[in-house]
Amino acid sequence: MGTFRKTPDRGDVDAPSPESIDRDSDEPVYAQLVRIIRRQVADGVLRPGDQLPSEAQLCRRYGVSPMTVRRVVNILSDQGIVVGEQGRGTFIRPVELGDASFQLQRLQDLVGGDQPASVRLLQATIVGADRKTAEKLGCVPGQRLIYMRRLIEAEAGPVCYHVEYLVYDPARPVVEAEIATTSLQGLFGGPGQPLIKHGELSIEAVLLGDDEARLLQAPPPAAGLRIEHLFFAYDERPMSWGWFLCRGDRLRFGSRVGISQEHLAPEGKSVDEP
Amino acid sequence: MGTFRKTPDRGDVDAPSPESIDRDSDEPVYAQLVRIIRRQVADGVLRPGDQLPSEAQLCRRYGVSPMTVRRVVNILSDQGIVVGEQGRGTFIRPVELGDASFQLQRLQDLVGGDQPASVRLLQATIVGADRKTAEKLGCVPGQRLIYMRRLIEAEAGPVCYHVEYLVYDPARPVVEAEIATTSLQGLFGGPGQPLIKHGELSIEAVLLGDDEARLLQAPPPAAGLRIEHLFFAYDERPMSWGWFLCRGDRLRFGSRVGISQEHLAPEGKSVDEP
DNA sequence: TAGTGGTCTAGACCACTTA
DNA sequence: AAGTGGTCTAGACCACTAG
Repeated sequence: MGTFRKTPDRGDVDAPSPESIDRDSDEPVYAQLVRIIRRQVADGVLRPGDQLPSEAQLCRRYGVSPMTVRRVVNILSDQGIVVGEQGRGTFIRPVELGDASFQLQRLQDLVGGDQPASVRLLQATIVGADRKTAEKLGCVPGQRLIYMRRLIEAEAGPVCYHVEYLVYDPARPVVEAEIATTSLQGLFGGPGQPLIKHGELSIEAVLLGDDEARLLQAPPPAAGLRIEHLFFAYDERPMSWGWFLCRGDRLRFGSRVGISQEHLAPEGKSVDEP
Repeated sequence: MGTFRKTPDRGDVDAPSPESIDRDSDEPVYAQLVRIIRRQVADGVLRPGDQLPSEAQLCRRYGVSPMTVRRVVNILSDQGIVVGEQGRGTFIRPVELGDASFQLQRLQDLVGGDQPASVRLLQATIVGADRKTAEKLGCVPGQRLIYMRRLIEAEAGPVCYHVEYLVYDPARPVVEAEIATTSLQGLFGGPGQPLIKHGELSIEAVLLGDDEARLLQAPPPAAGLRIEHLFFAYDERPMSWGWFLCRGDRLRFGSRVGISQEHLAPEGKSVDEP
């Protein structure tokens, strides 16, 4: 590569006098330094392609130990703010569209407006597995399954329709609380199913069927978000298969890339790359 | 809380003799230890609620320094595998539905089958901003904008339809390459727009309009995934607004929660929580 | 050769929890 | 009081990149 601006000249930016570390603060030193550097990026003092001061320089500059600086750089790297290159330096990374990620966690927040969403159990019966379900769950057709249908309702009306097939195993009885779940918290985490080892999920856009549209009170044709989930037990056998159908017009996931001006609250974590 | 199993008794699991650190390996010590513990979780040797050996124990057990163990625990914490509690210990976290996250990055991978996807520029003209667009971009209606429409095609046919409005600023000329972008790489990152400071994105399910359905060769009514993006320049003013419309049946984002058995490749990073 | 990031050590002090 | 995680230090060695 060519030349780098270690100390970029930005006539259009009035660089604030460099913040320093407050040893009396409750905020850990490493977190302060992360915040300071993020702030410099947010203010445009540091821009994509610019080289971060070397670790030794940062040590002298802020009066902290090499390990602490290392930790800070790791965190910034994990956050996608900078990228380190052996023997060359650490550089500010440009913003990329692909950085965006949508957290399923947000579904709880989004659904819950002022009032927390309620979960209504529509059905919970024993059924025999049909062909497709048997395939998903890796069992024989006709296998006894627990079939559940739930409706998640917010203030504005129904938002999500949830269908789930649970493998019925007498040796591993399903606790009643697991079925009668009436809160999103119960569906999403908390002391949920302690027998789940891992799961695979996918998300896609679909047309709502007639029954589904009716339940969600959406006049057809209507689009919905379909979140499918397949959970595995500790013996690596599929244990639960199902999906959420969410009204497209009542559910939206958001994400940010880069650092916006306002976003200056004390932030997360850390970092390392093998 | 009650009692914890520091050394859980699992008659049903044959715990493999504990792996040890290979100092001659190219794999860093901390990465090895992360892998070892992840493996124990994957094998069910460590289960949700179990307490991880204390840091001092891990030091003795694997013959590494406290700082290295700390780094390992931080990484596991960042990955959501464990959660530390001051004064009590570090515990294996149960799998939660909300842990799932969908990376927009995957769009490139998903669209590209064997052949990389191609991007066809349908239109690139100067238009006057309508009311809604002006509102989004924070400019006056009638403001001159660059209006672009692109079609992203995979082997199987068209997948995404992209519409974008770019603020036209003579003082900040848009490079031709930016407009004529004919690759996903160009849209998603690489040496893309170096003038973007940050962006906001959202994803939702919508019904495709007639024109859109025709372009995507989907017989209406058809559902699609709509990914809207709004990018800001370094002066914090909106610079670009647009959205991707993707055929629901040709695009699906995937995610995993927990640790599956096969997933034993050397992994990511690290960690810290303020 | 000099500078850089990447890893690792062997301690230290603190706040917190539990008993 | 003992054990735990959380933070921080002041060095060290290495691999890599550059001039």
